[in-house]
Amino acid sequence: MEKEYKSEAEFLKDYDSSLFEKLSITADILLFSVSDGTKENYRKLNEKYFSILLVKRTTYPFKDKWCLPGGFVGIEETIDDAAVRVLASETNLHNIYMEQLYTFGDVKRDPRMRVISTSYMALVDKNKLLDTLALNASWFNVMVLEDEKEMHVTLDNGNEVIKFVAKKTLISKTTERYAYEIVSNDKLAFDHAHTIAVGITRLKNKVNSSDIVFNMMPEYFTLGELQQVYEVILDKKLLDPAFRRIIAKKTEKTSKMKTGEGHRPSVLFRYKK
Amino acid sequence: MEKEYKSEAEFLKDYDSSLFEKLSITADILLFSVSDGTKENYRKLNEKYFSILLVKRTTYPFKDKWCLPGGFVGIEETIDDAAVRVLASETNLHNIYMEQLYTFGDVKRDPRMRVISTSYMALVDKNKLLDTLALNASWFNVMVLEDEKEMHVTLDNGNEVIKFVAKKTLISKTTERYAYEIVSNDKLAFDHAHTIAVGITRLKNKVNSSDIVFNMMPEYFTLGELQQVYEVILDKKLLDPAFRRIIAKKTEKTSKMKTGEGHRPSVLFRYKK
DNA sequence: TGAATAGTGTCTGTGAGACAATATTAT
DNA sequence: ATAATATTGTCTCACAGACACTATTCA
Repeated sequence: MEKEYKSEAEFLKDYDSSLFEKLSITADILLFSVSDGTKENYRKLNEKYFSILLVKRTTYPFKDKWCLPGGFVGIEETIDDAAVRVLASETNLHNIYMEQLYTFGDVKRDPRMRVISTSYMALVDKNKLLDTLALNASWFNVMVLEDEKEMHVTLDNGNEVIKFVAKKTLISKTTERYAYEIVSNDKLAFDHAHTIAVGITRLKNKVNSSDIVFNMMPEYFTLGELQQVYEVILDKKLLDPAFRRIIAKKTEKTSKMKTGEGHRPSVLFRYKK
Repeated sequence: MEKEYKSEAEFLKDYDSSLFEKLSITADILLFSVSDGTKENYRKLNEKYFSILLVKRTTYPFKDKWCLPGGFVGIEETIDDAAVRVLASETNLHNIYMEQLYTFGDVKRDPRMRVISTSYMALVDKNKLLDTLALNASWFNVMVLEDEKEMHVTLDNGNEVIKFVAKKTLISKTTERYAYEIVSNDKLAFDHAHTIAVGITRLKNKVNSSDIVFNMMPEYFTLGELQQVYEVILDKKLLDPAFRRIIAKKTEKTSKMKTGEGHRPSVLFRYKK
């Protein structure tokens, strides 16, 4: 029979917190950015690539596989704080834009024990963190081929190529939401291929409905560069006049120019508001 | 010095899972629906209210306060499964539309011990579950007054009125995202006022960009009824012709009519695709 | 008959897609 | 001069907001 408590203080004093079997939680970070590729010739713009930061595991489980930067959440630490801590330890940067992505709670995610993972999506201007990268961390260019049924992702850091395929299943008729099932993956640890698929989808969806992209831009940029970033994330060409009309509300012209590019110089813009 | 392992199997055998202090996680459900109010006179339509299901706590902590239906996630149970289980135990219904909302991970959410909460947003046609409600559970009509700085929420189940105020702070310039800080609340347990604020915001944002609303509708409905649901969630009047144009793509006319309403009868529609 | 909702027609302004045209630089 | 990007102009089409109008029922 249950004891009757007269007050919350009295109840808490007696409370046995071992009643439920406990588990661990990690904060995992999808750090996205845009990398410069090569210049084909002196006239052309730099090619750009959508890219993500991965870390090579040096210990079991999944030794030598790649995974998202992440770490366990301390018992006296907020999940958000853990995410900030992990990100700072990989990049040596604070004040990076970050938002919670999703919490993955499958039972066998981690072979060691029950671990929940709360993932965060972070965006950064890659030029801000040259030379500050942690050991074992590496930027991978992201290429996505997607149709109604499958999403093919190729990650390439110049040395190593990681490919995985996510099968898409419509979860809900009413909202256009897909569940991703990883059907092929041999180089990514845990369920991180899945996490990456969810993150890429989320980012694509938010690009047009928010100003999120500016987190990946330097303070001054040309509209051409900005357009490249949109194109590389959305994986499609945009029409110049339309892009400029839409983006005009969010940017402001500065008096600076970018010259020396083998073609007409371009006004540098800045994020507005 | 760390021991060298030759294989993953060997590593796992030795792994001491008590290295990190563990914690508990709950799945909490925001179950939204639309309730019929009273008819002013025989000619008028039923008034409708946006509503949410709350449960009165019978034990400490927060005894006699209201909270979201929720429960601890079992060590061998997916978070999603726990959410489905909790929802079924409150409503006796399966196959309710549900999506993960957010994971709240503040350290002092629960005075007993460290508990993470993953919240889910669920939508249901309330008429499907008359008389199947669990004890202590009650539907509250939701009224929201919101401006740039604050969100005032009033919940009313006919007997009891719960009010809270959430102060909004812009988290990120680039995306229009707000953090909510609860500045007044005396009848809701845990951080559930906060969760409700986040859930209402999410629902409002998704109403126009998805077909989510149809999860709250019966199979057959008039366009007037559907419009009422949109209006009550968005908390604003919509223009009939515009609404009908937009909704036309998502609905299909049936041969059934709704009559006996003291005014012109209306064709019953159905969700399409 | 009248109050109420159901349902349609149409004007207008906004804004995106499409394409054409002009401008400017480094080599 | 030329290749490349920068930048602007403008036509069209889709579509949401606004308002007016007609249709139909039950007490």
